[in-house]
Order: sequence, then structure tokens, then C-alpha cells
Amino acid sequence: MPELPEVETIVNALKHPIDWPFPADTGLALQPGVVGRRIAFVDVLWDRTVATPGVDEFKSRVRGLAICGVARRGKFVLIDLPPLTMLIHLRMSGDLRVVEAGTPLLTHDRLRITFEDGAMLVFNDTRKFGRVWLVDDPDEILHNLGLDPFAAELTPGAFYDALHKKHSRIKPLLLDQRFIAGLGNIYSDEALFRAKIHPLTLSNQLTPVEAANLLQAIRDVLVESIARNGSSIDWVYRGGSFQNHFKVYQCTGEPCEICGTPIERIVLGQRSTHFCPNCQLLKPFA
DNA sequence: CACGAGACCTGTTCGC
DNA sequence: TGCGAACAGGTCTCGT
Repeated sequence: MPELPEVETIVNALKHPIDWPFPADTGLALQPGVVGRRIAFVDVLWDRTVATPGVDEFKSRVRGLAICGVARRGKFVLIDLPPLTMLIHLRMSGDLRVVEAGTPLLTHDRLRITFEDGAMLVFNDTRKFGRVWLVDDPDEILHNLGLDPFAAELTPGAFYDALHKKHSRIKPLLLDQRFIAGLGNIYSDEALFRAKIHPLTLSNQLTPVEAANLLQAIRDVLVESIARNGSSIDWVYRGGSFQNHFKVYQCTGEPCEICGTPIERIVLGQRSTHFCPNCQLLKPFA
């Protein structure tokens, strides 16, 4: 489920007061958080979930550490465990939940952290793409990430300059986490639609006004999604509702909300790409 | 440097 | 009904 709004929603939930009661279901919004809890032990149910260090060292190094904070960087969840940092990437199907003592494991649980008070933080990941790192310095893992879309340094001018240093089609470029950190397939398509930019447009063909519009569209769509706890699709359900506000993503064949033209789907960089062929005209290559 | 293909995984949905 | 193909929120690596 994880693009920036979904990760942000999960991180916000992990920051909840730890004395909140556990809800009857596994709903995200009402679960207690983890900040302040101390780790008793860790169960690794799928070894490859642990990216670094080795499973045994991972387990021994986190034992006894207390969580002092939780944050997001791009699509990474950062768990501050002085003197270490745990990083979690949910990839395609990862999910985190906090459960009370005695709660049984679910089918696709891959890693479980049990705290001294009995509560548990569980990483569930159907497709096994998700990874967890334990490092001294988070920059070991994050050093290649681009700016966060909300970073103050990412001014319209800076965004325009970055676009013009590249000669890439804009859609795959937005998915490149080294270029900008946090966008995925949904929000790239939705932002390009809002900015009326064709996904095949070359990045260095965008004008300053188009660049500014695109940056604003990215921020707008992310803010709106975060306000709705992100998007929930198919069997990966987190209680978000932004999927009800998609304008193009998975709307192939449906009329464009602006002009009525059927939304088209193409494959770009091996990812489904959705756009309105009338609102998002492709400029002739210069 | 830019891009496409293949890997890594499991599950659901679609088409015949 | 059955069965294989296509597809799914991500990212890495390799070859051209």
C-alpha cells in the first residue's frame, strides 16, 4: 500500500499515545502507538525481510532498546532506537500494526517486535518485497534519496532546474526516488493529470510555469490523500479513502472529469500509466 | 545517461 | 468449472 500518504498515515498512527486502548478490529486510526515502548525480543518469520545486519545480530542488537520516535523519509519508516535506527520499507504489500499481548500471528506476518509490556509491532507483507534495516546512521540507507515533496528547499525554481538537468520522460522521472522521494504510481498519475502534463513529456521541455504547476499538483494531491488516510485498494485495506477521489488512476475508459474524453492506459517503464489524452496533450519533441 | 527487461513474491481477476 | 495469463501501491540489477 505504500506511497507517501500511506506511509505518513502509518507513521502518524505509530505516534499515537501508547496508553490508548486496543481497538476491537485492526483499524489503523485507533491503534495505540509505539513511542516509549522498550523492545523485549524480536521474531523473524521470513529471514529475507531483514536486509541488514544478519538475522541473529539484528535480534541481539535491538533487544532492550527503547523507541524514542518515529518518522517518515520518502517511503521509509524510521524508528529511532538510540543509539541505532530501524528503517522499514513496505514496498508493494507491507503493513504495520500494533497489537496487544497474546494476539495470534496472521498468515503473512514476516517480523514481530514484542515490547516489555507485551504489546507487539507486527510487519505483515504478502509479497515479501518489504525490507527492514538496522543501522548506526540512517544515511547509510537514505543517502541516495531525493528531496521530500514538502521540503522547503524544493522551490518551483529548484524543481524546474532539476527537471532540466534530466532528459527523461516525466512519469518515470517522478517515480525515481533519487529525483523526488515519496511518489509512486498512483500519485504520479494523479499529479500529472492535475497539472495537465502528458506522462511522456520530456522533463527538460517543461516551462517554468508548468514545473511550478506540477510541483503544486504533487503537493495538493499528497495533502488531500493524507487528509483521507491515504488510499485503500483491493485486499490491502488500511481504512484510507482517497481511492474514491482518483481522477485517472485505474479509471481506464471512464470519462475524464474535465472534458469527458475516455481515460487512456499505456505502459511506461513497465508500469500502468493513466491519463486524459485531451487534457494532457503531448508536445511535439523539440 | 536513458530505457527496457528480468527478478523478487503472492494473490486476485480476467479471458477463453 | 478450470486454467493460464495478466495484473497489482516498489525497487534493484543487468544489458543495450
